[in-house]
Amino acid sequence: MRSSSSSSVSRRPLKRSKSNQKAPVRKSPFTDFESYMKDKNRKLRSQFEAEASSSSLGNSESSPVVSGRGIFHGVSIFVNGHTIPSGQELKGYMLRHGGRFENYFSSQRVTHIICSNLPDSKMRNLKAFSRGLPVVKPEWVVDSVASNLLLSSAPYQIFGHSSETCKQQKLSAFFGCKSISCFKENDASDSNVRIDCEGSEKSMNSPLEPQSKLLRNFMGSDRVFPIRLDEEQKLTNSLDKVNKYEASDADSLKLSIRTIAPSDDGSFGKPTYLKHTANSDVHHSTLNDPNFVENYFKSSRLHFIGTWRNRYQKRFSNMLKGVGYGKEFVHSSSITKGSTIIHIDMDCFFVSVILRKYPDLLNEPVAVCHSDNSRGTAEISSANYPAREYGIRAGMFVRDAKACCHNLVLFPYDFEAYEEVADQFYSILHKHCNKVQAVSCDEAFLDITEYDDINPESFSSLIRKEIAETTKCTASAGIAGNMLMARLATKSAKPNGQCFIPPEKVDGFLEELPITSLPGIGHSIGEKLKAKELHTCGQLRMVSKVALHKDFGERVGDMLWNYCRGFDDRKVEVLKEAKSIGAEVNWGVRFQDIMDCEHFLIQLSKEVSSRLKECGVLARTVNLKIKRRRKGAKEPEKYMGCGDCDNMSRSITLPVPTDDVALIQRIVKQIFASFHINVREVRGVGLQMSRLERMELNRRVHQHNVLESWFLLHSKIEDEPVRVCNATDGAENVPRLQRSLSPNENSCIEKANSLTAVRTARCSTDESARSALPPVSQLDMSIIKIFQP
DNA sequence: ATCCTCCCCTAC
DNA sequence: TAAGGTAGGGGAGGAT
Ligand SMILES: Nc1ccn([C@H]2C[C@H](O)[C@@H](COP(=O)(O)OP(=O)(O)OP(=O)(O)O)O2)c(=O)n1
Ligand SMILES: [Mg+2]
Ligand SMILES: [Mg+2]
Repeated sequence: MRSSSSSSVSRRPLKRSKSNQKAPVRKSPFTDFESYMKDKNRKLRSQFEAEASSSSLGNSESSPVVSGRGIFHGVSIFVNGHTIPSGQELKGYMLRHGGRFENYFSSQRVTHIICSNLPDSKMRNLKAFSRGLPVVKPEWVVDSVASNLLLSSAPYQIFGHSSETCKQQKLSAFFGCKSISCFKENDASDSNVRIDCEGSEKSMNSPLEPQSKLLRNFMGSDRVFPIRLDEEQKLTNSLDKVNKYEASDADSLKLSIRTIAPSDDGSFGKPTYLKHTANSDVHHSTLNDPNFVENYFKSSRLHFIGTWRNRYQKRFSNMLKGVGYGKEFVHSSSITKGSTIIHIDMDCFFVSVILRKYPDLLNEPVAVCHSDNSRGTAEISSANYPAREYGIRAGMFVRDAKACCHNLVLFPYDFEAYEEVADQFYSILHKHCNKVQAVSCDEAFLDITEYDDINPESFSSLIRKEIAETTKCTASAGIAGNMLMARLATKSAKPNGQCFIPPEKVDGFLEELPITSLPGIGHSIGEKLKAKELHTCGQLRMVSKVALHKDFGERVGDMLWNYCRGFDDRKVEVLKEAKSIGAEVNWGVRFQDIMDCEHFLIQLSKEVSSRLKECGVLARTVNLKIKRRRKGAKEPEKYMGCGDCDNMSRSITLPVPTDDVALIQRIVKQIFASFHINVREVRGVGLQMSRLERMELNRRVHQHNVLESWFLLHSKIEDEPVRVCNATDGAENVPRLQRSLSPNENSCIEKANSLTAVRTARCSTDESARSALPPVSQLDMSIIKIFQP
């Protein structure tokens, strides 16, 4: 029985040593994902390149007879963004006619960049990264194929080697083209665009030019070799500010939403460039924005989804007032035939919301992210199903996503719209069902066990229909006997479908299902199972519960054992009150001096304090977490990211709960000081409050009194207790005096009752960091200072 | 046993 | 440019 505890004892140090040897401190999950993706992209590229080179070999190198060569011999194109015809078609043309097609932009290999017209802002961006290569309209390829001749690219050139005049002329040519083609604004349907563009192509050539200048520039050769910029120019170009997508007109959507894929030669990711970034970091780091926390959160998708539940709780509080879903009463039907649970989830939520405005793109690969630039370290938030066929997933870097699919269409966020749709979504759910458990802004469980007379599938269908009509976004649903199976059913039904798994189908459904598809099984547990040659739920069923307990602990072991059999006894429940409230920022955090840092800590304290107040709760425990650049870690690959860090955290438990900014600030400042770290190394800061207590009406007065008592006490430390706890309505809720360190270590502030500030500290896994912590006695004395105004 | 803290893990 | 947040579950191990 206690074998589990003995095994865990032996595993603990093992875990440490493992993380110590492979990387001194555990890596952030996204760090793993980065390298995973990098590897994947490398493979992808070599595969594509093999394909391209074998084709061109067959057509050219192996048959040196000129006539035998394809017309595109020596030409290697890179397609930037969406084109008509598509990148795939262009690739086909190139390969069939002796040319090459590059999946990645490289000025070494590419001779021509193919793209449709871009708005001026994107044009500048593209120009900066084209390395002087000619940027040519796709019609050049098409027309060359049609005439079976490599036409001069000059008339098709948007720019390249270029002078401003060239670019301007081309741009005006483009606008002329658009007015000629006269398709209705916002109409981005492929057929229309294709027809219009092709039809207008001939007329385009003439307005195109006073061709003399172009011809002078480009007539010499169709094969335009890259012009190498010197390092300084590169730097300048890369620092070029580029307008965001939002700035562009809606009617130039298809053109504006794409920009060039990043170079794969790494020249822009090099620390050389990043090092003298005194002014590159400046704009979006804590260095120059005194209101960084607030601004950052305004734009953070993870902040949006992380804080959504609070907003939901507020907005739907009347629906959630009930003390829960009366689990005391077990409905008769759940006894006879078990529960019926529906899980419902919006399809590629963020993408669906934006595509309401652009229905023509529904079948194209689309993703949502912050604007897209050469570095490509913005993250994909959501990808639609066509995009997923290319392997694109939420959380990927944009550049990796584009490496999977260079025709990927990117849209910016629209948080207000998500909020609106989520409201509509939940209004509908609550209207149809009185047992709704919110999972996230786009996902919920319904318990319809007691709706005996309703067919679950019709019911689900009805709700989905109403959601689709109201929100213009589709949702998928899963129906089953418990939450687990309902959720798995949803996954299998996506997109825009529903799936019912009756009890007798459960075993079959799970037999071949990868264990990692089970909710709650992520990367870490998945890897452990993989190491044991366990991949499917069917295989997992062969493992005894005892063994699972031994390896994963009691609860996780049970979960594995139950889930792989399709067992799940969780109940659909209302959202309960939060147990902790916090805020953290691990992006853009760069401090020059302690003033920067303290200013930031104050901002964060304000944020947390106001969240506590908003929730009407007070907290007793303050925990500060710092990410510190790991020794030897380079500037992170992700722009303004935290990179490879050691975590340090330290918590203090107050004698009384608080939401007071000034108090929180003082505590935070003290804790931070106790870390004794160089503020320039700080890459992330988190502040979370726990041991929450509901704020009652006279609570604040009470709190004040307690603090005053505390101050009094403080002057005569070992004195007899002031029974403050007795005075509190929640005295019995005050947990027992906690001391996580040896008694004498914090005795200096110890009281006879619970009025004790307790401090605990930890620096995860890193030995040197741990030793950097000050002696406990020192910190404890500092706690006293906290209470001195 | 039970509770507590300090994490890690997971999901959106 | 870019915005790597938030909160709950739960394991380990110590205190009571
Ligand atoms: N790593 C992630 C995961 C999700 N989200 C956001 C974007 C998603 O649209 C939304 C909902 O998450 P889902 O897991 O439900 O994903 P989608 O709705 O996008 O796709 P699916 O059709 O699989 O539900 O949360 C995000 O920003 N980053
Ligand atoms: Mg979804
Ligand atoms: Mg979801």
